[in-house]
Amino acid sequence: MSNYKDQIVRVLEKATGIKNSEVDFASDSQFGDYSSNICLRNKDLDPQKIANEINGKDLQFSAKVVGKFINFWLKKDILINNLIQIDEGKEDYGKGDSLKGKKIMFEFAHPNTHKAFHIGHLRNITTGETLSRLHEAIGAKVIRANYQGDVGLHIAKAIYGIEIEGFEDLKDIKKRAEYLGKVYAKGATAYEEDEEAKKRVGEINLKIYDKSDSDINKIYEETRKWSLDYFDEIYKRVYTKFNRFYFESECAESGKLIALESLKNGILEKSDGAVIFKGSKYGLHDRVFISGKGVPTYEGKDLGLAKLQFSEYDPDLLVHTVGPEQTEYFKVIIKALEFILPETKGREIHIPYGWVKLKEGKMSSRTGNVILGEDILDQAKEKILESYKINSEIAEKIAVGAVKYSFLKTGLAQEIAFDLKESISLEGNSGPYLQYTVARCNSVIQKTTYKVRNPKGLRVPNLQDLPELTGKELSVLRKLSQFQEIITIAAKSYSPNILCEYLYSLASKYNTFYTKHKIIGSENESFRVLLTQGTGQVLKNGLKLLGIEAPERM
RNA sequence: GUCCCCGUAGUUCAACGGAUAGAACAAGGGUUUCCUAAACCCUAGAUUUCAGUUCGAUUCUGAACGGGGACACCA
Repeated sequence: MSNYKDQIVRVLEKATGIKNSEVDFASDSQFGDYSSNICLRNKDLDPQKIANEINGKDLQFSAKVVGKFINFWLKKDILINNLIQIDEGKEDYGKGDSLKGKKIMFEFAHPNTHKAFHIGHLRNITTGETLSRLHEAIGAKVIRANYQGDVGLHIAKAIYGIEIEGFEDLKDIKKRAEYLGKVYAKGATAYEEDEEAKKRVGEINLKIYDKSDSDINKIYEETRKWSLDYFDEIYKRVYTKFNRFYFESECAESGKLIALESLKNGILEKSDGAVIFKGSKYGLHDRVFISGKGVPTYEGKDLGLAKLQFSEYDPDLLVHTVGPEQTEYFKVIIKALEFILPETKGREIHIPYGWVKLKEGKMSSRTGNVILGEDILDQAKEKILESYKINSEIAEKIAVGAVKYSFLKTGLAQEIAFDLKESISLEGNSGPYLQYTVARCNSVIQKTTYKVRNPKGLRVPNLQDLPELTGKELSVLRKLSQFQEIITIAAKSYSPNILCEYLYSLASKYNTFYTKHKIIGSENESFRVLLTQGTGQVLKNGLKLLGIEAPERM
């Protein structure tokens, strides 16, 4: 693969002696493909002189000065060569190897058993899956991990809810999930409003940890399985396969032991009967690792988790994809881990993503005011089936695409104000728009009249015979040349929205080209078919990285 | 109170300190004997405020205002 940007940086270095100057995609296509502000940064440099020097060489691009900017234009044969590469690379086109040899663990999804899987979880899993795929695309070995909370106070609250509501032995997987959501809300409300309930929940919590009550064990094991089965269905539905499921229950004991060990060697301290880490020594805040009752808290269990993760996989980087409310928490835990498990130092990061809020107000599993992830998918699907004549299988792909894209097109840090009617868009800047464009490309390809193809499976236009390209053809062609670099940028900056924006822009340029130009039967047919093929392929590959399937037809 | 994130058209979102602040939805108008109209074209519309740094600020700094979050035995 060719990285034009790096080439330009090197050429500029040769011309000016300045290393690693800024070169970016031009802000507007009228300014070429790339631009450099090197002469704005260094006033004594003469842009025209640099441009002349560059143009005197035989390179893949030419330089043109506008004001103080030096703009770079990729040459036509380079652009067309790139187009041919797309067709040769097929589904592998776009992949790179800049992270080759790196092992990265992405930890995401982490729903808690006995609680609802709501749209926030859906944003999480969508984000985690995309980040995983993006990093795989640039060569990293990715391990997908899911840390599911199956012990802790929230479980005790749900079990308490079952005690007061009565256990219902349901068979339907969705009914079970709904039931658990209901009893959790009951238990959680009682916990806050009623001292007796609070006491009982505390007892249940201890009993879940020490497994001393066979009745509770039985209910707990059964309902835990209900949740996990239900989650499995959702993972399948959004095309995520985890390499490893971690559970809080398997980290509790080991986490507690590590914490006690750290207490001995002075990293952790005793305070008010609890074992804590003094984050305040490092400008952070203090946190409890083992409670006064001797139960490991979330932080305690995280020690067990880190130990397990590093001993099993030894990742170069471990990315926790978790909501913003835990930003401060992670700062403390990562700091504590530096001392407790020094091998983790510099290898753990937290990537927060904004909450999904309902326009009508805040979501809360405690009050039961949540929108389930599954319901959103179902409703999107229903809407699609009502509006278009397509089968259920295609509608499912479109629904998943619409929902995922609606999360991914927004920057990670942004909160999303979710509105049932508006958020899942099927037109404009949406997943279905991109999917539709792929289907449109497929349709054109299928209707191509010529049968003669070269051994590589396509008819390469003869460059000498190629008529002058129109502005709209060029604009698609030039956009296609950016794909590989966009993937790298999106991956390394943890910004799937950059890829979304790119794909939307590409599709939009293609659609403009499509409506203004005849493809089949035109004098430039072979080029236009190839352009269509390339666009379809890049959109398909890009959607794949977003975790979205592109149906052949729609 | 301390700390963190956020504030851009009516709405939902873009924009490594760089060129004329981009889209989509909603609003108004138009395009189909022609390869998929889930499309395309046109119109109107925005950087919370005040200072500062800079050749240049939506972006950086400070303050104010507004929204969200974290701050000891929840996860």
